[in-house]
Amino acid sequence: MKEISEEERKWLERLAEPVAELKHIALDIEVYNPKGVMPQPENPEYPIFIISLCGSDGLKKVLVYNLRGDIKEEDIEFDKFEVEVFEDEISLIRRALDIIRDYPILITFNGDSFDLPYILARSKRLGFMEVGDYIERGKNEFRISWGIHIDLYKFFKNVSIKTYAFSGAYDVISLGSIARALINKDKKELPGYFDDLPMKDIIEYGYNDAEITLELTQFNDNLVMKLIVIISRISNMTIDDVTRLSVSNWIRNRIFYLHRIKNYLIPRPDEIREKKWVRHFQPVTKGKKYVGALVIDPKPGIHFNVVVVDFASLYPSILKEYNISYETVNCPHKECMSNLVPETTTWICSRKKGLISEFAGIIRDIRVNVFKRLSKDENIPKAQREFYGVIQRALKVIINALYGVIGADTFQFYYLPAAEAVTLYGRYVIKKAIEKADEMGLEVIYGDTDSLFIKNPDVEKLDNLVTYIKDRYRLQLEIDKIYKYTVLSSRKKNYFGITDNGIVDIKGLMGKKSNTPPYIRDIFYQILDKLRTVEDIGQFKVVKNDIIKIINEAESKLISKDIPLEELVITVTLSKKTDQYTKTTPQHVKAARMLERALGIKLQPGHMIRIIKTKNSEGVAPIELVKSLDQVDSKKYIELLHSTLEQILEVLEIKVNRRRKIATIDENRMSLDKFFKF
DNA sequence: TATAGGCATCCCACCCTATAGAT
DNA sequence: ATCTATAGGGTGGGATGCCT
Repeated sequence: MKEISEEERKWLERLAEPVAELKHIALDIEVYNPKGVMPQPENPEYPIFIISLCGSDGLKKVLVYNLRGDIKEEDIEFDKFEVEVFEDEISLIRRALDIIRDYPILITFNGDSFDLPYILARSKRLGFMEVGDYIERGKNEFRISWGIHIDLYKFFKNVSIKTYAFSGAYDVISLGSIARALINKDKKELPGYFDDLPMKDIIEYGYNDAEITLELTQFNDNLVMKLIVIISRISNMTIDDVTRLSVSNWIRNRIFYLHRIKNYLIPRPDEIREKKWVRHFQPVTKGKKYVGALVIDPKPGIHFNVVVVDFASLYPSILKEYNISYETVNCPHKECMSNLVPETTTWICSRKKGLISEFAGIIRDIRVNVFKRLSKDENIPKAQREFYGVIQRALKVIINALYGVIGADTFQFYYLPAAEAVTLYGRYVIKKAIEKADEMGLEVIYGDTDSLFIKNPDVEKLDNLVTYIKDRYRLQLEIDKIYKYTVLSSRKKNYFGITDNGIVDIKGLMGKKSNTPPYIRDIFYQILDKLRTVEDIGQFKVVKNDIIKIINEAESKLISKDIPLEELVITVTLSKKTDQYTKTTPQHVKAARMLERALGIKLQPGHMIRIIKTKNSEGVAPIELVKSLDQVDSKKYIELLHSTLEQILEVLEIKVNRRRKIATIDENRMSLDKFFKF
């Protein structure tokens, strides 16, 4: 391993310091609201009647205010937890606050927007003013006076945490969905409103929420708590802030710190903006700020024995190797002005190492060379290994975001020429790699950003290419995977392949997308399953017939509507409130508005709308309002089936004739001959 | 109080033109 | 012969979900 500096070593040791077991308690409240009315902290007119508490030390308690006066002995007998009953609301709240005061960390799910503000506001309304000694209103959060309040909702909502720490395992940010994804537990749902339910059920429900909330911090040997502490060490931020702010804030804070230890002045954003500010190329996508990655036109066809090589951490490596940082790109030194980024007038400092560049290098090195290695070292006890794994993941979150934040105009050290320099170097090296491959007689059939698909390569030539790139550009090419065969169409970011170990790898195809109806997705996977077995070109002929049979049956079923409604549902995310769609009204928004009218509710952003294509004037309806299969528009589903399958079948020379019109389905039952040309 | 850009797809919203029917 | 309503084609771009 390369020598590391004293500074790096100190940081490394600090990161690896064991995380203390932090005593914490989860809290969840229930407010006795009438049917259909959401309790609002701004107007706390309804009483708090249940406070559930679950502590890391084993405390399990539900405090209940007997507001209906109907609690009987058997209502409060539970094996799992203890119940305390109170005859007035203030006593209930006071008791809860006294208990949680013994814990330095309070855990909630939505505590910033509901539980804590409601307790605060309700107590004040009741005249229990001492509550102010416990709960304090912050700018965008609610704090506890004696310790730390973590709102897990905000933490799990963080995009970096969601995508990089948990690989996007959950999509909806709710206690139920996250619990199912991460701890494989189902949140209990109440079968009705509080008014109609026995107290015993409500109490159990309340406890369940607090228990799940606590477990979200404890699974995998306190993974979440450790992750929070590690990110706090990387970013030099308090736990309160780490759990509420995004990755750009974590990085910003770390970079502040790097300035301080080097005695550098921290520039204001407008000072960076006064530097030379040139954009050299139009972005490919309209509305973007600068040009991004290069995607190679795929060579359509079936390709056997394809080796995929990619640049290891391309953008972080470029940041490090090419000294890119907000202050080194277009630096003030005259002598650096000849050190140009290819095809631009942007120059890069050759006198001083850039802060961000150095940061990228340190993180990349200690992640790969230290923590990743330690996390796989069999000689280290398992628990310790897993801890190193957590550190490695936290570093990955940071390194993955580093290039992105430089190109984000909300970031304190945003500098467009620096971001553009990264992507331009990326485009440059991948082009050079392809040129070299061509020269060596290696056939590149596709590539995206940092990868090259090389058909049937000679091993020695491949080695030479890797060496060439390493020597010439200081970047590491490595083999990512090998496809027994891969099927490319003319579409970029759309292909599938069967790896050498028999895994079907699907990228970007419609059949895989979450907004494809389950029925069509299933047909799609059935076809891919047939293709999985293919070893050579001759076997395609055999499976082709099976595939045609599958499609034929699927069409028949769609026409005769012999499919459960659930299988035809198209799930789409509502990303804004329904009245905020002003330019167009997409189908799912039409359906969402219908649902809002029918149920008298307001749907919130993030809600998954489940639509069915129907024969009404709108052409769509939410599944909740579709009474019978007769309303289903079979024609639309057949069109959808065809366009989904076309992506894989056109290359296999099974042509789906999409333009064909189907006037009336009954009389015009399509035969295969009409649909496929061989 | 959003880390980046590139790409495929569906379909809405709008413009234009061909056509049938009205004047 | 000219005008008008309407259907259908063409197109640009909004929205979503994906890839790296």
